[in-house]
Amino acid sequence: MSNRITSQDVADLAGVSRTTVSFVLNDEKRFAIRPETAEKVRAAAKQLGYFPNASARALASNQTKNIGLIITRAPRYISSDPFLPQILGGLLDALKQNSQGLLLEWVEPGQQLQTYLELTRAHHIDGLILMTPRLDDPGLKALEETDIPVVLMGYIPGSSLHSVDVDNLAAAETAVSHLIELGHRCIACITNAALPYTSATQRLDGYKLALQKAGIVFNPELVREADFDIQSGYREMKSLLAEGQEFTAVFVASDNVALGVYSALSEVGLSIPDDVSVVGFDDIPLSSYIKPALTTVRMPAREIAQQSYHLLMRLMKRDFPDKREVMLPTNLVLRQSTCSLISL
Amino acid sequence: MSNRITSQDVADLAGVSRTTVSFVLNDEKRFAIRPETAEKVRAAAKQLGYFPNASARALASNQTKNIGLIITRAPRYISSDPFLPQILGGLLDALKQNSQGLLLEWVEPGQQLQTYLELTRAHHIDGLILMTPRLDDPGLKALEETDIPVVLMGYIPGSSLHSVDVDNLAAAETAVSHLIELGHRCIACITNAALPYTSATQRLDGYKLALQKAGIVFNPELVREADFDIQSGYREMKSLLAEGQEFTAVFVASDNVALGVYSALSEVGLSIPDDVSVVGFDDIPLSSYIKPALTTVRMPAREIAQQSYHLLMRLMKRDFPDKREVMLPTNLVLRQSTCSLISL
DNA sequence: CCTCGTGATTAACACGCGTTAGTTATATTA
DNA sequence: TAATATAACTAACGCGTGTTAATCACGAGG
Repeated sequence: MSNRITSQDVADLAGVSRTTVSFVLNDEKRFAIRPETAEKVRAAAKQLGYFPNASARALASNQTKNIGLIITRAPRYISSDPFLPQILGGLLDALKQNSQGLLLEWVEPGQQLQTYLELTRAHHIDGLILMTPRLDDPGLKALEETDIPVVLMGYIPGSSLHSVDVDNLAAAETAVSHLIELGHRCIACITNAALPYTSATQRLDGYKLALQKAGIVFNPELVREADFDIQSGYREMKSLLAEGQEFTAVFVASDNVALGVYSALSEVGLSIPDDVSVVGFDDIPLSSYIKPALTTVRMPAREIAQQSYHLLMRLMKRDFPDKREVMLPTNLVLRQSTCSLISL
Repeated sequence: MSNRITSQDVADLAGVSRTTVSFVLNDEKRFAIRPETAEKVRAAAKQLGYFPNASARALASNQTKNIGLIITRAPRYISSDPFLPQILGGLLDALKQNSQGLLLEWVEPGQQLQTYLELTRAHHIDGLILMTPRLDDPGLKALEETDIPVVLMGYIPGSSLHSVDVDNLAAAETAVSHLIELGHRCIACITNAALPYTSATQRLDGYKLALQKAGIVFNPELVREADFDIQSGYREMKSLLAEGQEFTAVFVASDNVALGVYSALSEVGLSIPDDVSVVGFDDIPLSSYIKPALTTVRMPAREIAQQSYHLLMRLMKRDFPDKREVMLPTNLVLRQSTCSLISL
C-alpha cells in the first residue's frame, strides 16, 4: 500500500547510483558531477515526485531541520495571549526562508526538566527557543549543559544561556516616570504575570525605581499580580478597588491584562483617563483601537522573534557572539489613556 | 564531543542485548521478559539518562509522533489573530497526553501544493490538520490522495477529506435574524476574511438567507470583505461610512474584525448600540470585557481543536467514522452591543 | 608503452532503532 | 527417558539517507 519512493528509485530511473542522486539533490560541490548527469537525476526526481525521507535524512546527517519553541505555561494561559501570535508570525516567517520547521511545545511549571531532557537528548530538534523563562525553573541548568543551542526569549540573571530581550526595567521605569511627570503620586501596579517570570519582576522593579527616584515611598498595598489573561486584570483591579486603595494612575505591565483593568474601571463608573490614568506594556495590535487608546510601552515582538531566530542560527553554526544578551529597544507610545493632574 | 547514549550502552550496562532493551522500554507485551531483567534495564536507562533517538525511532517504526498544523495564511495575518491561541491551547493539551509533538507550518496562497507534498511525502508528520482551508486551494486534491490522514478545520464542499466545523451558515443566519427581530431592516455585513475562505462565504450566505426569510432585499453595497485583522475591520467600516450607506446594524463575521468596527464607529461619534447595533462571530475572550460587551456567536474553539485531534487519531488508527463531517454547536451570546429599534 | 594524475562515479559503511526468526535453557508430558 | 512445549532472550536484518574511500575510464607526460 505505502508505495514510498526512495532515492534508489530515482537512481534506477536516471541510470546512476544512489550516491550520485544524493550529491545532485544536495548539490554537493565537493564532487564534480557532469551537468547532463545532474539534469537527468533532477528530471527523474521530479517525474517520480521524490522527496527525501525526513527521518532518514535526520538520522544520517544528524540534523532534524526543526527548531523548538517552548512556552513555559499551561494551555489555559496560552489560549488568550495576544502576544503569542506575533511571536509565531515572526518566527514562522524566518523559518520558512531556511526551510526549517517549528515544533511547538509547552511545559507546565514543575515538569520542565523532564521535557527539556526528552526534547534535547532525543534530538527532536536542532535548537530551541524558550519563551518567557521562569526564575524558579529547575530545568535551566540542564539546558546550559545540553549540546544543542538554546536561546532565551527573556532574561535569567546569572544564566550562561544566550538571550534576547528588552530592558524591561528601564522601559517600566520610563512608563512610570511618565505618570509621575504628569503629576501622579499614588500609582498602582499590576504585574503581567507571577513574579517567578523575570519579565514580571523586572517590570515591577522598574516601577519601584521610578517611585524611588521621585521620592515617592513604595506602598506594597498598591501592587497586584496578574497572570497573562484579561480576567486576571479584571480581578486584580476589582480587588484594589474593593480594598478602597487610593490611586490616580495604574501601571499595568501587560496590555492584555490592561483590557481587564479597563473593564473593571468602567464597571464602577471610573473614567479613563479623567479618574484613573493607565499605562500598559506590549503594544498589542488592539491597543491603538480601544477607547481610550492605550498609552503603552512598545515591545518589538516581531523583531524579538527574528533576532531570537538569527541568534539561534549563529549558535548552530558555532559562531558565538561576544555578547550573551541581545537587548532590543522599546519606546513609550503616548496615546489617550493618561492625563495630567497638574494642568487640569 | 557529542557523546550520545544509545540503546547499546544501556544494553551493555544492564548486561543484556539491545533487543531486550527495546522490548522493555516500549513495554512490548508480546514477549515475556523476567521482571528482574526489566528492572535492571530500566535502572540502567535511568542511570545513563537514555532517551531513544527520535529520528532513528521514526525511521524504524515509520511513525514520527508529530502531527502538523497548517495555517493557510501569511504570517502578517497570523500575528493578530486572537483565535489561533485558543486552537493551539486545545491542541497542545490533547497532544501532550499522547506525548506527541506539534509541527506548525503556514502556507501562502499559491504555494500550497508544494508545501503539502513536501510535508506528507517526506513524512515529517503522521497526520495533519489544515486550518481555515480555502476553496481555491489547488493542493487539496493532493491531500485527498496522500496516505497520511488529514483533517480539515473548516469545510470544503465536495471534498473527500474529513472535517470538523460549526454550521457557519446557520449560526450567521441566527445572528442576523436576531437583528431582524429587534426591528432592524438595514443591516450591513463585514466578512471575517476573503471569500475563498469557506467560513467567510458560508457566513455571508447565512446573512443573505436571514434577509431573504424576512423578505428584505439583499443590497450588495452593504457588504464588505475584511481579512482577519482589526485594521481591516476599521478600514471597511470607514469605507461604508464614507460612502454614506444607511444602516442601523452590522453583522461582523469575526470578533477581531469587530474591534476595528467599534473603533471606526466611535471615531465618527456613532454610539453602539444606540446608533448602530453590532453582532460579532467567534466569542474571543475579550468580547465580554469590551464596552459595550459584544453580542456574538460563540465558537467552541477549544472543542474544535480537541475534536479535530481526536478525529485525526481515529483516522490514524484506520478507524474511519461513518460521517465525514463533525459539526459542533454554536450559540448566540446576547450582550450589550445590540438594541431594539422597536421598543425605543 | 607504461605511469600518473584527474574528472566522474559508485560500493560500502554508518546513523540508532524496531522487529522477526531463531536459539538456548528449563519445565512438562507420554 | 525421550519428545515436546514454554519461557527468556538474542542475532541479524531493514528502515532511507549522508558520506568516505575506492574504482574506473581516459588523456597527458615521460
